[in-house]
Amino acid sequence: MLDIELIRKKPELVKERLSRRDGGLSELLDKVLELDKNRRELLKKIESLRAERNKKSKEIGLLRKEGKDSSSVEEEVRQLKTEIESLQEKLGEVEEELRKVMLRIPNLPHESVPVGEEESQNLEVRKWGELPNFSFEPKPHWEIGEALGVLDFERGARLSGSRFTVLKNWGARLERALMNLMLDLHAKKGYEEVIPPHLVRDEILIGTGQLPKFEEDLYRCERDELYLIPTAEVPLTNLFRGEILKEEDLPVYLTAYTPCYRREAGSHGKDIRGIIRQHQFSKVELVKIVHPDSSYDELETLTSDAEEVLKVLGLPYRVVELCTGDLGFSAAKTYDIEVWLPSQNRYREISSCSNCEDFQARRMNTRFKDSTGKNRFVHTLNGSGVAIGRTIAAILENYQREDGSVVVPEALRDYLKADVIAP
RNA sequence: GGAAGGGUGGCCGAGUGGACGAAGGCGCGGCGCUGGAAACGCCGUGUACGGGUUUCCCCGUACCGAGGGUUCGAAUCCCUCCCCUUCCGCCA
Repeated sequence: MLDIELIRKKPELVKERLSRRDGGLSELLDKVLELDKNRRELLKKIESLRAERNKKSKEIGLLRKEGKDSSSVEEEVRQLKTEIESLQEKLGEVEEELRKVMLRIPNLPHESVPVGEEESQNLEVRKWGELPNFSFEPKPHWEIGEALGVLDFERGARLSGSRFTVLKNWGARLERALMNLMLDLHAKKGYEEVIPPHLVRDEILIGTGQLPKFEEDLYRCERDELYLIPTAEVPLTNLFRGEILKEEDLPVYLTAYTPCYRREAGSHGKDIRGIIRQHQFSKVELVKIVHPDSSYDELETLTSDAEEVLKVLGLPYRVVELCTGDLGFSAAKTYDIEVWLPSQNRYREISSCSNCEDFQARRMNTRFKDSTGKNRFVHTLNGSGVAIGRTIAAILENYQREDGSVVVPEALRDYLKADVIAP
């Protein structure tokens, strides 16, 4: 959520910044300004009426104590009451409307973010690793995985439909090994390991920004009014919602291995084959809750902590800075890490690292007491460290050999207890 | 799932429907006492919003788990929900 005060004081700046994302947001802003003005006028009226009411109520108490007649004052207060009630009803409507609009306005992009409308305008920041050179035609991971008996698409679909896959044998073990490798790596960097709930209430999703706007992307358990998490960012970031942290508690680094559930509404036909786009996938997530002064430094280290996973696994990747039009709803600035997929002859997203500044903190009401005793909103960051399904795909493809076997990356051998995956 | 009890400031804890933003204690900050400290004494110590003024100063409003209701007036009475504790049931 944006700071209403900023919108009020510098509407043109906010509009300009939002327009870098999407031209259609200016009207929403005007609506906010109008509702806010309306709200404050009503508030002023109500508060002065209430002040009067409070005064007169006290008078009644005094009169009665002295045994005097208070009925005329009572009548006055009764009238004030009905007046207050009708104004309050109006105020309630205005506030509800304002809240609704505010919750649908995305974060302001940081001024450093390159302006652009779509993916192609993202900025390549750096590349790492040598692209593999094959003396044969490299196969896509689904062919390799099926042949090795580690990916079973047919049975996955039988159980749950398309975009559900069964990991078997070395596939299942690969996931477990990767989970351990990643968590161990992050633990060394000071991230605290967490196992959060995978089902959360709607206000938790409002906190991180998935709701109300992206409801159709989520799985919902209607009976219990709970949603399956689309990423561990949701429960991790919300861990301190409503709390006032001590300044010395910051920064907080968290990591969690969880499944992620996404309906993938609107991506029909995209990445139909393989495990690149699944309704359920596993991910190790990194979340930071930090002091506002250091959040951009923290974004750099967060990104490099995620990159570290790919370095250790020897998977070639590049880092791109998302342009304003490609930025997620809550993010002020985002680096995507893209891993090389030989069968597609291109890099594919495997991690997304964002600084949300105080956008989520406002929605969650997570603050800290600074050295002057003032309560301020924290900054929140999140990044995949990294998506496990896509890592499996990348390993299968980058480490494949002509005979259909796959070499296990060195760093993974102790975890997997195998050097090669062969049929 | 059933029954009972409970949720009050940073913490503990009192609170009869009217002077309660809330006793008392602890903690914390300041001052005093002291050579210095402890102990002691005095004073202060929540948040949000709106307004005035931009001096972190004043005024107002709201907040005692959340939301409704009763009342001239609610921390206090009523209803719904959430959470915690205990007992029973079920269960990995």
